Amino acid sequence: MNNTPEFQEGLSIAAVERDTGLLKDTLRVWERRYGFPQPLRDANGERLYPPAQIARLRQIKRLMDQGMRPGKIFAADEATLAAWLGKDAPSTEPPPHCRSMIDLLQQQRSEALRQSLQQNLLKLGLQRFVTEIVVPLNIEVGLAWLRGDITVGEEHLYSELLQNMLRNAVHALRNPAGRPRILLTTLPDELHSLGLLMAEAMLVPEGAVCTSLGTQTPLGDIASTAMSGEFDIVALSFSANYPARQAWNNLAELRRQLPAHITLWAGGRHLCERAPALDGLHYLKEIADAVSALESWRTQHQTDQSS
Amino acid sequence: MNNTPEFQEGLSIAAVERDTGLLKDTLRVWERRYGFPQPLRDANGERLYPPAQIARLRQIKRLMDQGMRPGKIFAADEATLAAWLGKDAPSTEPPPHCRSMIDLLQQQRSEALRQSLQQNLLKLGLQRFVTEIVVPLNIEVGLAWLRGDITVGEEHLYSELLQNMLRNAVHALRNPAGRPRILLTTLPDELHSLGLLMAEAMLVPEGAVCTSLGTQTPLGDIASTAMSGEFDIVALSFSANYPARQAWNNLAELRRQLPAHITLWAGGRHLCERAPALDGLHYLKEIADAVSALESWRTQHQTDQSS
DNA sequence: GTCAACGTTTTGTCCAGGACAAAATGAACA
DNA sequence: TGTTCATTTTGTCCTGGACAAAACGTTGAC
Repeated sequence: MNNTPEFQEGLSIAAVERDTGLLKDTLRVWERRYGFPQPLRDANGERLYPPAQIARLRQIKRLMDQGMRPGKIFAADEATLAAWLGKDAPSTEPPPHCRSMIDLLQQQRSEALRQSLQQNLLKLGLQRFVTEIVVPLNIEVGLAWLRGDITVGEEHLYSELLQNMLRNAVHALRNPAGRPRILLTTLPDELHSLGLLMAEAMLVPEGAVCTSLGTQTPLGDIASTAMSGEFDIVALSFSANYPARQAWNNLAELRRQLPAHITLWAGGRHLCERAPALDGLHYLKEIADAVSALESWRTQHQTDQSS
Repeated sequence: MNNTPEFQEGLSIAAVERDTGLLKDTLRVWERRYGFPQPLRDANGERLYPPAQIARLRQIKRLMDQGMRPGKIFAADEATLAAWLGKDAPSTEPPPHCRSMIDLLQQQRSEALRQSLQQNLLKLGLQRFVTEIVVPLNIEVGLAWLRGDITVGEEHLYSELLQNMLRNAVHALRNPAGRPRILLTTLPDELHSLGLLMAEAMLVPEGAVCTSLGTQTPLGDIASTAMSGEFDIVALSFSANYPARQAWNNLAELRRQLPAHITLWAGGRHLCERAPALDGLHYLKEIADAVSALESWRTQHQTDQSS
């Protein structure tokens, strides 16, 4: 009945469910079948998960979202697991700007961080700001959070700051009568809203008209809004912790519900490998691909461009 | 394993949990103890909740969030229950602007809606726009959603539109070196972000410096951010479906963690009745109270005003 | 070599019914 | 009127079993 039983020993099963996104039932059945996690018990006989096990659970969740199955993960030894985790991370060195900005974030010097970002935005322009600053910074912040180097509060601070900057920049460039008309949103269970704003920031300078529905729009509502709003493109954003399989299923279903003349975009690096191909469905591996996808849409719809 | 088992007969227990916010365990134990809800069973023996029962569960949840206990609710007959529900709703007539704006929303004419809102914003100024337009409109949209008159997609559209407008307006008035410094956020399990923006829109024109952490910040992070960021006030926003008791507990805990010189504000109409009084904790019944609370803070801290 | 069909294994979610501590209530008393 | 204590209410956790959907691996056909 208490909902903040966060003693130093560890977290309750409910807290772990909130933290990792793994259902209580799943946590219990893993313990039974694979012997992990193996939480302590409090005086009352209830599970108490030590921070170390929670950290590992987060890693496991991450691997599973990439399509890996628990059987393999639990069978693997320490080294293999670390290898899998490192496989997609070290592709890029942590850029120089990032380090100093993350320092500012950790010191909670939000005003200084804002100025640093603003300076970069003005220097580089919106699109390069997104690809060269925001994207690597997002990755670093995500890694730092995974390591426990920054708190949830600091991550919120970062997210709000960036959201304000991007919204303002996009708003200034808004042009209500252009083409194509793009509807942006995420599926249910996907809370990450920054991806949407970043996409908007890439597309609006190209003259596209973007309307965002924010996060977690039910499938049926996406389809009906796209049709009644006379949109040309529906763009969905997926963060790295959205289960790939679930994404493909939902995309197929949405593709079925949409008329053929509306194109569907799915943004998310981890969706692209072994993704089922569908007519009128394009996967965007990186945020920059949004621009090239827009260009290719325009060449395919040259007749309508005038309006 | 399928996550959209939404057949016409009814919803699975997992879907009901998502929809109502009542835990699976709670739903099952209510069925055992009180005989309600009494879901159908599918071919597999699993619970299947008909829409009517889900609607009633929503009502029950609403009453419980106001502090009522299940024993009373389940004992009450149809009429008494309806009386309890109607008690707080009809206080205000639906204002004239609202009707036409909701029409625009239902027709998905987002650009027209934006212009209408923008016009009112410029005519009334930010603060009056919030109190006279946004507040009643929010209520109407909420009621329309409860009645099923507007879809989730339309509600998202509305929320995004307003968010953009308010963020831009607030951004334009920003003054990084003022007093007091106010930290805005919501507790975990509270997703409603519009309340925060509305508060910001009321406070920033008065010269306060607002920093928002967005929604769902853990208690400990609120306290540590407030202290390291040298804030004077922590302001929390609660929507009508946040359990009052849980709010009071968390507020007491947070008050304990914060040093005495940081004031704590809690916004939310339903929190004010029978609320436990605490030193340095102020309840704001309406959004407009933020301004008067700010004034009273200033009179109490006249010495510091200069910086 | 690619693809389809099919049996096997894995895996997440649900179920029943018991238990218990925290919260809320009401009674007794100062 | 307010405080203390016993009683009831209520949400959450527990164990261990069950099963369908999904994923996998094999086989065979082209």
